[in-house]
Amino acid sequence: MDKYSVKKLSRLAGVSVRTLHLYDRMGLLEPSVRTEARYRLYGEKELLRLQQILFYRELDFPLKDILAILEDPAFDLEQALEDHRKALLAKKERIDTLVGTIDKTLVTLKNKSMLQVEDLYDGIPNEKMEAYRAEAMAKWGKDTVLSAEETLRGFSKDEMKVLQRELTRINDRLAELMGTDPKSAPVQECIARRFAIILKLSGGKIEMEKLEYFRKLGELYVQDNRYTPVNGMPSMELAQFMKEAMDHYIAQQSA
Amino acid sequence: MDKYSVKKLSRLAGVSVRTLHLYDRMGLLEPSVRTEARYRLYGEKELLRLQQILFYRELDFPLKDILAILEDPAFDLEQALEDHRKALLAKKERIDTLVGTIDKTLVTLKNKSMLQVEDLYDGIPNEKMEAYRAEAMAKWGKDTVLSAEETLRGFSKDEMKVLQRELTRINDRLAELMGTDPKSAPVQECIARRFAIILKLSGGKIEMEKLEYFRKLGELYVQDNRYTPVNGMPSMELAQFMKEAMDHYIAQQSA
DNA sequence: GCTTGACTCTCCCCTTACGTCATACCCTAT
DNA sequence: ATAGGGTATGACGTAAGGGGAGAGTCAAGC
Repeated sequence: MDKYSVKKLSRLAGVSVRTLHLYDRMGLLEPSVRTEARYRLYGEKELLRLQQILFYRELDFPLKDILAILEDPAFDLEQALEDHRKALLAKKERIDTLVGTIDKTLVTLKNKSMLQVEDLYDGIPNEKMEAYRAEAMAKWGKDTVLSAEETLRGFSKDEMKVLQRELTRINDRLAELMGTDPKSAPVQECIARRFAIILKLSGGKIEMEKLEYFRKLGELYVQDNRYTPVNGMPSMELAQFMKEAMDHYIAQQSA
Repeated sequence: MDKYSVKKLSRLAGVSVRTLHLYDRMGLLEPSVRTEARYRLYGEKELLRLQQILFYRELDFPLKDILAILEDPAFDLEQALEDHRKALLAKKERIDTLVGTIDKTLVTLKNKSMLQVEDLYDGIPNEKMEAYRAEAMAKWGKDTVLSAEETLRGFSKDEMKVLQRELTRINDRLAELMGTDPKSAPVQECIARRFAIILKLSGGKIEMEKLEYFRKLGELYVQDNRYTPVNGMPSMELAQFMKEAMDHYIAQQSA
């Protein structure tokens, strides 16, 4: 009649002593004997039962169910196993979906990865960019520049390209319309769309410092020959035209 | 500026109010405003953030990681997603293993489902069986019978059949060998194999009461014409021959 | 002005299957 | 007798909330 102490049994079965305590307390595996000092002693029968417990535990059965299986001989083990199997398959399917979603997200992330600071100044020579950032910070405050950059960084590369292209198209159109009435409907439409984009770019609310920053950033692009109006009009005149149109737009809106 | 109360936001996003409380307390999603009465009010920005949270939650990210992702813009999201993907695949593989084990168990269970008391007496008329059980209990004690039955029940139907067939084959062989020297090698081999099976049937150690029980159970089978030696030899003579052979075997073993 | 019903707040305990820590006993060998 | 290791018990922590108590708040209808 060899009896196992908690530690011996725990080593034998590869579980912790604390686990045996737990199984005892919940009636899943009670020691065959308690010594005078309340030490737990387990026999062969308990070792066998523990093996069964661990088998079902390996299958991810909750301990409560294991107790029911072992305790109630009338328990429908077959049904339980089939239920469990179904649950596991459902879990597996869910994981498949999750992995699919992650894959899609990863693809999206790789194609249109979030903008880094360098991307914001993409196409502008590095030394010019650094100088401009320093100048902008001195002019409008470090916070303004950082906040504006952060907002811009919130867009994906693709979105950014779309927005920039849209802005370019509007500017082109405005350049075409230059010389006509700045208050006319076509011009005002362009201005409205331009404001909408800028509103988006600046993160919900238009702050004048940020606007200045964006304008200056655009100017840098122009200086770098990244933007040239279709008809080669100098940007100063275009800016003047736009200013008049915008003034009217703002007056109309606040009315 | 529309603000959402906890309930409104919870309905909008399909989470519980309690969850919003939790997310607030752990800094995952804080309301934009608290009223004088400490009511939580959420704005559009919070709604968007909640959407992001739920996206990652759907992917089974722990909330702590979600907090890190949303809070730290330098967080390597791509790496995190790939790690997570790997973890999910590992989980999936584990589930595959589990389902495989369950399938095997189910097959085993269906083919060789555990023996019930009736199965032990399979083929013996019911009334005879009941009478025999009562008699056996009176003769060798209730505990002996129950313990023997329990041991037998530990075998699957298939195992049981195999063991019974093996025993029958051995008995047949012994019947063939009857009249030869009980101490000869062929007979002793049969006896050894017979002991091995009985040892297995009796659960590791041979107790005389149990042996008696098994012998009597076998007799019942014979009486029920379930076992007839190939040459139609009466069982009494066979038993005598076996006894001699066994006596020699035991003497040899203990020497 | 008052009540009523719907909301909301915070605090606390409950869940699973343990792990960890603290404190107090126990046992055996030297 | 004491040192070391073994043991028992209780309390607390985990992740992501669920459930409920007790108290406060808000808007509508009378």
